[in-house]
Amino acid sequence: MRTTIKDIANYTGVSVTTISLVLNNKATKISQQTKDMILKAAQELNYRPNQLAIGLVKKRTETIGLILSDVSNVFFANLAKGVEDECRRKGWNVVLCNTNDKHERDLSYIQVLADKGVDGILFCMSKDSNKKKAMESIQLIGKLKIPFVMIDRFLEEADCCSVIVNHKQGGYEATKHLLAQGHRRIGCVTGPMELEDSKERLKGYKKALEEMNLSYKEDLVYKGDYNRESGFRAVDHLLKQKVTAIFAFNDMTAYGVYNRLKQKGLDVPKDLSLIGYDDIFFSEILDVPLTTVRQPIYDMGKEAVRQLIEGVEAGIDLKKCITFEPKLIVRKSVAGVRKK
Amino acid sequence: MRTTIKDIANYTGVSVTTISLVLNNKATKISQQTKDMILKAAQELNYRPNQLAIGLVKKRTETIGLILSDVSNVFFANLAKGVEDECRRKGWNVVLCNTNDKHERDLSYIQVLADKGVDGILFCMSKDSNKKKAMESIQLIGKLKIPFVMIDRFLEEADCCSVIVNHKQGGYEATKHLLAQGHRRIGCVTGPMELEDSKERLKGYKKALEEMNLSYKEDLVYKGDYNRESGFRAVDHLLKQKVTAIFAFNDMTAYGVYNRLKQKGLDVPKDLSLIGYDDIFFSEILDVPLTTVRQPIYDMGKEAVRQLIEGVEAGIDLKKCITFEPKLIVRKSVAGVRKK
DNA sequence: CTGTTAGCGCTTTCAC
DNA sequence: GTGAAAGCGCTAACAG
Repeated sequence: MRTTIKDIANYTGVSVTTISLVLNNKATKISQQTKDMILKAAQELNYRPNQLAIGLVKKRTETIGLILSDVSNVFFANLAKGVEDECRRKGWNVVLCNTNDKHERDLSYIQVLADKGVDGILFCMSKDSNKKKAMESIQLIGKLKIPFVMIDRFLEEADCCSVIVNHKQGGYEATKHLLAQGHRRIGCVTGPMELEDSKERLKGYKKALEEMNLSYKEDLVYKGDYNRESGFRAVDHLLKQKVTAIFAFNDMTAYGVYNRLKQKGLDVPKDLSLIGYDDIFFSEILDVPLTTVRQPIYDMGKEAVRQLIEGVEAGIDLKKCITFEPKLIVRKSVAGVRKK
Repeated sequence: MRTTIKDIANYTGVSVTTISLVLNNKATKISQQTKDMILKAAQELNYRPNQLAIGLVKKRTETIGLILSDVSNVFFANLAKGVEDECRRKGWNVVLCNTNDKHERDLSYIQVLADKGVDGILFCMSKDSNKKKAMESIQLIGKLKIPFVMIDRFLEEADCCSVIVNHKQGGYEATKHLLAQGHRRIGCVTGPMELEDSKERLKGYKKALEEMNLSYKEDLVYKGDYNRESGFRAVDHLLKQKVTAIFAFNDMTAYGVYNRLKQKGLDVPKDLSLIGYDDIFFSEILDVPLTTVRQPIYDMGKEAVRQLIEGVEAGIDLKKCITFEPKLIVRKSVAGVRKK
């Protein structure tokens, strides 16, 4: 059996209170002698407090839940790393929850985490969440009174703390970069349009076009889902529209585009320019290193944890919205438009 | 406040005992009427048992700890996914622990997980663990009496349940494939040689050479560390040794090799054949899809969870060693040896 | 300075 | 059929 505080009490002949006090540094008026004795005994007996018991009485577990769609997705894996790294620094732990982008799983994990007494939730909403579903999740967390911060995917109406990227700016910069290279027919492969971030990227795309007095054409916009396959599928459609460049709303989609183009014997960037979004690890080491918009997802994970813990410790729910600026990373997948 | 069992007691006028009994399906002799009433009340009051309290009395949390080096590494991300998926299926949770391959973190996480009352640990030892350190970890878990299963990285002496890949076979098949293509000077870039798995892959390499009556040459073996950089560094050395093919002990290293070769203007597989190990997601979508040895890491994660939970439920520590067979995945990075 | 006591939310033994 | 009571390991008022 593990040593308990009682064991120390028996061993030292002092009461559990005194022990608890000493071990928690709340021993303002305990004699140094007793303190030393207790500390020594605790060492000798190899005492470690039972965190379940502590959690039960203190209503604090120093544990957070991380809800995301899929850790095996590099982007989220980096998020998870940032989150866990920061938690470790603070002595906290993280319970990992994959929803596979299913909204009901968002809900059920929120409940389970509440049952386990987590102190907070880092919530990266599932992809299939429309506004109504998203609000449902938010309200559940609210009802459960668990501090939370939304990360990456957010919702205007939620009125909560969120850590996000200025996606409009990202979409804008990507498009502007393409425009600057002379491209005028720029296709895009979006993510799910229910998602705020996908909408924002599209807004940025439109804004860049407007600035150049170019009209926005529905036909150049292929509705994808952030998966590689959707990039793959988008190519045939966009090629028919005679685009000279494609802006994929995430890197994974860009890979799909790239693979399909290659399959069709088309070269990037000679025949077609390609730009991604996210800057996941592999984008750099590809044969044609991908020009992309970097989301500092690892740092965002860290920041989200900081906000969350700060909120928990202060006992208030912050409503800050921390916005990270995306960064255009120019590599080799974009070239000037071909002369006809 | 959350509804407690007491609230239901007040609400229904029945004792907490009865409620607990009913809610846990242990109500063999409670009248159907009372049962229904309690169940209904629980529903109405939105009752959910406090898992901390349950954990405290039952000494069961239905939570496991997953210790690995780095979730942002695709290989481990897949492991984590398999683990979490299987846990979810069983209604369990997983606490994620990244050690960054630091042995002291293995130790500290083991302690922390014990403090939190996890029911078991999935342990993927850190890279810097030599035999002594590894045993230290194992012994700590043992002392804490936590059921555990080692995954991917293992230790002969540990005498515990482990889920691993037959790495000798993997190394053998990779090498044999290269030999079959006519290669005779095959370089390898190993992982850390303290690791059992790296040793095994090398054994497989040797075995394949022996079968062809080829002598094993130290000079063709570059000691890497499973990182991309080590593949990068290995190239210059191995090229001097006039190898015609390189067997990288993991895909990440293979990418490094590939990148460096490209930098030097060498083509894979025309100038040099390359084979990896792991078959992580990206290997397939590279420009030159990587021939590699697949480790079914996702499935291994699932299996490890099954073993672990089985052990926990049965209350015994299984000492089974589940071995998965690796599979050679032939793609485009290996070609016949060039005629001089 | 230190100990007694109650209580966190639940399970479980035993008595009625 | 149901309830009282003890206890899991700990904290925190409150006494003394």
